[in-house]
Amino acid sequence: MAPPKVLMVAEKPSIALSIASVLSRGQMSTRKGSTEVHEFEGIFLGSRALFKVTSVIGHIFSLDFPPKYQDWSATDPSDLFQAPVIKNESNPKAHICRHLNQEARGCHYLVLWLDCDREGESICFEVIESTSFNVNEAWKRIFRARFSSVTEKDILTALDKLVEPNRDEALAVDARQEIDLKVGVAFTRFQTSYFQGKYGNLDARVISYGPCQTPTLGFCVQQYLQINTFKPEKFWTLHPYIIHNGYEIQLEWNRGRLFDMDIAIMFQKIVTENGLLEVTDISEEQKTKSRPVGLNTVNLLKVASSALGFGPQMAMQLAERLYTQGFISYPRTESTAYPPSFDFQGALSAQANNPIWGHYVQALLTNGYHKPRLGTDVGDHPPITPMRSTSEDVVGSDAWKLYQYVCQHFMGTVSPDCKYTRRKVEFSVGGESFHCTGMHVTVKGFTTIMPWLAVNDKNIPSFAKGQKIGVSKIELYEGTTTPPDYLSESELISLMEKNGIGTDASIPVHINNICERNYVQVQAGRKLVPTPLGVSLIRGYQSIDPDLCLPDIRSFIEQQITLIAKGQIHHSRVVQHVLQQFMQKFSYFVKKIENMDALFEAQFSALTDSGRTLSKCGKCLRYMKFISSQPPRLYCNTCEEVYYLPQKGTIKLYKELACPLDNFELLICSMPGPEGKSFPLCPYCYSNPPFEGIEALINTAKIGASGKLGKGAGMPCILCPHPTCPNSLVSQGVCACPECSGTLFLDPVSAPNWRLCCNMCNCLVLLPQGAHRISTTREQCPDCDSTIIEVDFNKKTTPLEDGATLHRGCVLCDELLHSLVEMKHGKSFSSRGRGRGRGRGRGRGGRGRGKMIDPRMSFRDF
DNA sequence: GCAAGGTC
Repeated sequence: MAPPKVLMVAEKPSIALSIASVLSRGQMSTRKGSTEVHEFEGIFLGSRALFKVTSVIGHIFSLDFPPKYQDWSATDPSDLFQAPVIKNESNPKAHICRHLNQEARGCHYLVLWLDCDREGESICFEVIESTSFNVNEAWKRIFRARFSSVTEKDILTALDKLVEPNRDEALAVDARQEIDLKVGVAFTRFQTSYFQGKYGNLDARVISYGPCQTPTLGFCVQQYLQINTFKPEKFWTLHPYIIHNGYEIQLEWNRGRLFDMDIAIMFQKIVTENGLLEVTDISEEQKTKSRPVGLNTVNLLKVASSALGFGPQMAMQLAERLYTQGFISYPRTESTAYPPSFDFQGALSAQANNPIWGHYVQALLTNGYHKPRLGTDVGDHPPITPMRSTSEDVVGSDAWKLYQYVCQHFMGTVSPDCKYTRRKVEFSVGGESFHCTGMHVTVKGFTTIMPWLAVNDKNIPSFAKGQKIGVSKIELYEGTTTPPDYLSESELISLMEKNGIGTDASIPVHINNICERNYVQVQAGRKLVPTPLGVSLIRGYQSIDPDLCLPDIRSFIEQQITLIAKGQIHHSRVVQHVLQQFMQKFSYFVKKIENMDALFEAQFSALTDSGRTLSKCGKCLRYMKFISSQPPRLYCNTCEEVYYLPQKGTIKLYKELACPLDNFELLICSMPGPEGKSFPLCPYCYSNPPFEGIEALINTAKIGASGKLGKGAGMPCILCPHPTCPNSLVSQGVCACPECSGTLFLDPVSAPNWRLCCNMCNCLVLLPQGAHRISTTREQCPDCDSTIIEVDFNKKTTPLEDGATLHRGCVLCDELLHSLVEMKHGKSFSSRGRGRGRGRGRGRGGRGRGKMIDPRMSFRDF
């Protein structure tokens, strides 16, 4: 009988490789797939077996709402709390689900080697779901391997002590996903819709809310508010000076600062009149500054931000690259304790030839490196350490700075502590006490390799107890208290970690989010300064329901789902309970949104005050204002109407032409870049398409940035089936797009670099360059049905005989024209071999596009 | 267009 087959699945390819290498003792064959599959023979449950080890790439699925709930305008955000949720593949292109299903076929056992945390437990069940292993009948054939490090010892022990996957932990993750999704999306949609387009200078593509990102912003704004409400105060302190053994020393007053000048002056008098300081005490203390513990992600991010000037997102990208190139160990870890089996000798030896710190490493190796401090082991991955040696030339200067720090930190952890003696001398005069301190470093220890942490020597002369020394001068120092500074990124990371907001992998994402959404800006020294939008949001939550932006909101969710993980309360009860609470908060928030709006009103200008006049409204025939901040729109002050425009591209008036349907003046939108197309649009039709059935067409076109008919995406003239308007698809369409199901239209403002553009995709066709004029006609090519175009060539460059300049023909079938056109994107541009689908240019109203445009064209609203 | 969590 053939030996049974065992499928093993890890969380990422690198772990699959490590597990396979250990279990096969390096004797395996590897083949490619969605992720690599390592195969070998071995012993499983006491008998011979065939092993296959592969991996997922993080979560396989992510939670979302069904399509019905995706339309913002058709869904009331408060309905989202009770809405069903579906699981979609997180990365459909990777085909992980299909991969696992295929690999599991014919396998008798499934062993889950996912990371040993809650998320890993959740992915276990995603893997089971992807394979054809049926939980009910195959339960005895599904195992969980629990390992605390990817070492030979741990892997072998785990295989020896297989357990069952923990469904409660996975259910806790499911709960968190559903709560985060529903709460985040409901609040985000509501406040975005409420504020979008309401104010002229408010850049508000999305005004997001999330149980992690919002408290993160809260920290930044809290600091801002402290700075803003800070009242500086004057203070006074005494600085007596003495001259002793040739040193001039300034003494510190034990009272520190006084906030009353008269009292300070009184003390100054006492000291001056007395004039003689007596040494009352001399103490000497041996102090230790400890070497660091192993480096984890959060600490790497903090140093990267505060010392190297890299933001967390950037730091993680650099670290990721160093990791995949094999220069450092896995960069996402919470642990600061090295596993007992860690090979310090090997890791140090790899650095022994480094030109900068090689000699330091050699000294450590010959004199014996120090045992690292304990640190904490969370059971995820070992601390971040250098693996292979590299140089600046190989990895580039930024990655090199990060690598250098990883090396210095690692060497620091196995170096001696820094030791110094601190001598403190106490003085007394007229009942007032002063002191001075001296420092002397006895062992530099790890500060040799991490010099920025060094203790500075400070010499003071020797004194004898009871000695009396005259005050050489006394200064009454007047100072002013200063406000705290803006939060540094590194301080924010500490606050997030302390309050359990985000994880090592997601902290950079949250910080990036609040920057990208324009809630905070990173300024010099990587200080986070909230924007007016960020401040208004947080102050708004504070005025309505402070819970919404407090860090406790995260810990509350975590604490609730932990009840599921411990098996104490049923998953659905917790989800229902938590959602119920958020639903109440949501409806209260909606009810009180005007409190937040009042803050916005004070911060942002009304639509009437902003924008420049651009084009005439078709209803009142007065000029409307163009507001260029996101989302771009026109505002008619008379009708008090807002008309949304494409989110990308520059908007200009189009020759003062007007739409024949509604009289609104036409605009021309030009996409950025030399290959960006230009197309006309009517501001009214754009958001209110006049013909039924056009939405389906617009949804497939890539004209609007979002691809959906909502704000910023709509119907430009080149999708309009109007039969006689000179700007419609019917008039300007030339022939079918060779790349997609769209139609090539004549770009009306492309002269003298005339071209055809597709109304759906980015396909471009260059027409005869330098022509005086190119226009469409009302004629069709008898062979292919394309629109005949008329070209008025330049006299000097005309290709026509006898200097003629006017030529009519089909761009596909006319030999001369076809020889002069050039495809800019796509494969071929010819009339042969593609048969149907050609020549839907013009003149046939709904034909060609017939399935989408109802030929009975109802002229809605007119 | 929306959350947070994995990983690349």
